[in-house]
Amino acid sequence: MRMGEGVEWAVHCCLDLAWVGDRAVPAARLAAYYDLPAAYLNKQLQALARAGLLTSTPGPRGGFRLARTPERITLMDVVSAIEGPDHAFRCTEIRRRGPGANHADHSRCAVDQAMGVAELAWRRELAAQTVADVMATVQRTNPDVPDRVRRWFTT
Amino acid sequence: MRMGEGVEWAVHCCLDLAWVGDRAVPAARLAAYYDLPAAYLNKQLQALARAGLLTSTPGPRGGFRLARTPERITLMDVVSAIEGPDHAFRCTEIRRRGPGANHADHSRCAVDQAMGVAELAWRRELAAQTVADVMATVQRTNPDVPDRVRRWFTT
DNA sequence: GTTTTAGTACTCGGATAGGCCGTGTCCGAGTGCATCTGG
DNA sequence: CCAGATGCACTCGGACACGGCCTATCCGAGTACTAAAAC
Repeated sequence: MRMGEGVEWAVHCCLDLAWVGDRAVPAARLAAYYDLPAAYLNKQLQALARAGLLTSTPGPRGGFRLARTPERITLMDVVSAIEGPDHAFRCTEIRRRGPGANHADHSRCAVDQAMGVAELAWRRELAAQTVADVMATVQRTNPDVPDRVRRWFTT
Repeated sequence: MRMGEGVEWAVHCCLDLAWVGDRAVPAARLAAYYDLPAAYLNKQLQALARAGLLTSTPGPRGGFRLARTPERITLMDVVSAIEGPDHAFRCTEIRRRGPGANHADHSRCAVDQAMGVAELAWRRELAAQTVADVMATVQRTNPDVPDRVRRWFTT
């Protein structure tokens, strides 16, 4: 049960893009800010763009920017865009295999159901928190961060 | 974000061991019931034994049995035993790297905090469901399963 | 001075290798049972 | 017939390969800007 680190990168980049505003920021610049491999970060941002969270513009003065306001981007959107839409627990229906299989039974696997309940709670909590919420948390503990970020990216 | 399939195997095996009762069941027999690789399933059951969920007895008439009653084994216990105690989202503190790093800031990463809230909800739901609960669900939809399992494993 | 045009530098985007963890397999240590042997 | 010893079959337990996905990288297509040149 391990989440790719691209999720962390993506959320931080969304925060920065929100603070910068409507100005496009290249992937290379975001990578430089966090000292990350530029090409790979670009890959993650592409995933966000495919999911409709970011808009990408090529050429000089191009880059990425938020496709919607931070209030309308949830952490669930980001996680789903990077990690894919699949559930963490994938029921392979082992109860249908081997001598104990009951092919007449078409009910849902109880184990899958129980795991699904837990995973649904996880997704619900992710969907309840928006990028704007995280921005507010950062600004509450570090009020100078937004301006620092904006200045660094706009120079 | 992908959970190892060993978790599914482990939960199903816990159900079967609970239905069988206090009789020890070898890993090979459990593997045969679901048509799974025996040695690998043994590995997973070893993990459950290390976590204190099962007791293992070697030699003839040996095997695995539940170390506690099904009411006192939660799905969180099983998942934690198989997948390990680590959190799915591991904050690597990229905000401390690169030119934007603020080394004077010792506050907690807001992204990690937000992800932690969601993951905590997931763990809470897993801890709220016991093996006995899943057993009850199965018996509700398929009342004949417990006896079928008991008979197959005790013959 | 204005317009056209060619060049150039910069950006994303997808196609291409490397490394680590989950998956699968194997053999050895230990235990309990059954059998055999001696009294 | 009974007690002890012996061999054996069975089980877990940890050590050893294989493959797929995450990580990382490179190069090409497309675009906007710049600058020069022609009118």
